[in-house]
Amino acid sequence: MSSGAPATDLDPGEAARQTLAQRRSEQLLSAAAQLMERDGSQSVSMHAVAEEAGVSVGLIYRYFGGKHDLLLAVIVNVLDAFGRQVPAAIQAAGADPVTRLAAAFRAYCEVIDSHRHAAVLTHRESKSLSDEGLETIKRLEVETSEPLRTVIREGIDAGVLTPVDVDLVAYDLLLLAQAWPLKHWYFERTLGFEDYVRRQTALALAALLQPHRRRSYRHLLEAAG
Amino acid sequence: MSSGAPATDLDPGEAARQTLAQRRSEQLLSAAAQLMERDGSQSVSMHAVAEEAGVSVGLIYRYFGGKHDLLLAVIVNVLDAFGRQVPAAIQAAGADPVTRLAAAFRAYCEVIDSHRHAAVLTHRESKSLSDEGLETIKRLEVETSEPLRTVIREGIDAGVLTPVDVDLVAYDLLLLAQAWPLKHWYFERTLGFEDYVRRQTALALAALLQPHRRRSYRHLLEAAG
DNA sequence: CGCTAGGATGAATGTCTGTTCACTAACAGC
DNA sequence: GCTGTTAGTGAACAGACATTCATCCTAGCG
Repeated sequence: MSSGAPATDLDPGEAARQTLAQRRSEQLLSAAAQLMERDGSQSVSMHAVAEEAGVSVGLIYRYFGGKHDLLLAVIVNVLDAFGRQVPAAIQAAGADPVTRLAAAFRAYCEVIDSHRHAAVLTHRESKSLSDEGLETIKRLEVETSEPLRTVIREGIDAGVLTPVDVDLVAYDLLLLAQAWPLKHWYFERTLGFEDYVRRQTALALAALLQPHRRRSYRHLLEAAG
Repeated sequence: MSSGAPATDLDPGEAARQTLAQRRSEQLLSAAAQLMERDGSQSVSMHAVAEEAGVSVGLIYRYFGGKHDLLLAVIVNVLDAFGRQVPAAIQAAGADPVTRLAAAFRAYCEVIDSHRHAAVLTHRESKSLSDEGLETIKRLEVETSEPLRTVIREGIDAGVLTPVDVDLVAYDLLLLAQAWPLKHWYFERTLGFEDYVRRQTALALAALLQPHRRRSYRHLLEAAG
């Protein structure tokens, strides 16, 4: 988010102030996120955030306009992580469309796992957000789901995947990724992150792969632990 | 929920009181649900519920212990609907395991569609519920997902479905059903209830059906509108 | 008609929470 | 050291909210 290289060097004072501001922002964002994860997003009060971050209430208002701004920033933070990590993972996966798809799904799951409070994403309540904030989130979510849609489209064009409804499949995959932190609602049995990703990938590919290409991806389809 | 036939006839006064209590409960529950659907579950205040129901605030406390009790009752109400409607739909679908599975999924979607409000609430409010309330919900949810698991198991035993992880597949299907009210976050394009159910069913069956049985269920697999 | 029990009311109460602001602390440049 | 600017504090305020309770109906009964 460093807003481009400045034409002239910043004087040290200005630089110091900027890094301080950034440190504070991150500190507050992280405190809010931690609180959301621990006690549920309901009970994130400004006092609680301040205490968690070890600062005073008033300070939050120096860095964020208010509670809405703070919550919006937390969400945008997560969505930014998608925008950075998912394309990188796809790139690193090579040229094969199916491998790229699997890598993309895994990347989504990983981001969500490292931001478990992303349960908020499912819980976007229009009431607690401003209209612009809502629009921002909506736009960012569509943006961050674009890589997934592209990869699926690639697979269909290459004749490896059956010609499914791209939007719907992308929607479903995102849903399964976001549902990883909720699993303990239905499973008593322990299901680790690795198993979860592998099995969901196998299920998804079973639905998407052209029948005559299934043999080539047997290693992805056989996920039974 | 009529608690069994009484050994002796109730005197009219007692009966009238009971129906009044029941009417009031339903009236308040319905008011709360309607409010949640209209303005989001955030803004369900006791005053708002009272106004919506056309009664005074104090009256709510005659029928429910407090706000938590009321919300819990709303959730339990929805879960009860699952417990009633899903098994009925499966029963009505006949003997074929795949048809039964499709009917079960559709029934889940239908219940969620007619109770859009509380679907999300369940997981969202989890931190603000009492421990017993949480346990109740958790138990009810596992219970209401049991028919789905049974149907999937039937299909596997009959050799029509591939031997997948039953719990995981049931989890995924429930998720897709619950995600129906959230769809407009990702789709600009309008996707009606019928199309949603048909396409999701087709995707799921593509993942689950044994390859050599796919021909028999072509009508369910071809869902392109 | 009067009496009573339980249904129903809604102003009052206390708590919680977002926000403000008068104030202090640290620190830069002179 | 003085001074002005910025970071930081936290008590105080205001609004919203769940909950209570003294009070008012009203239906049933003798």
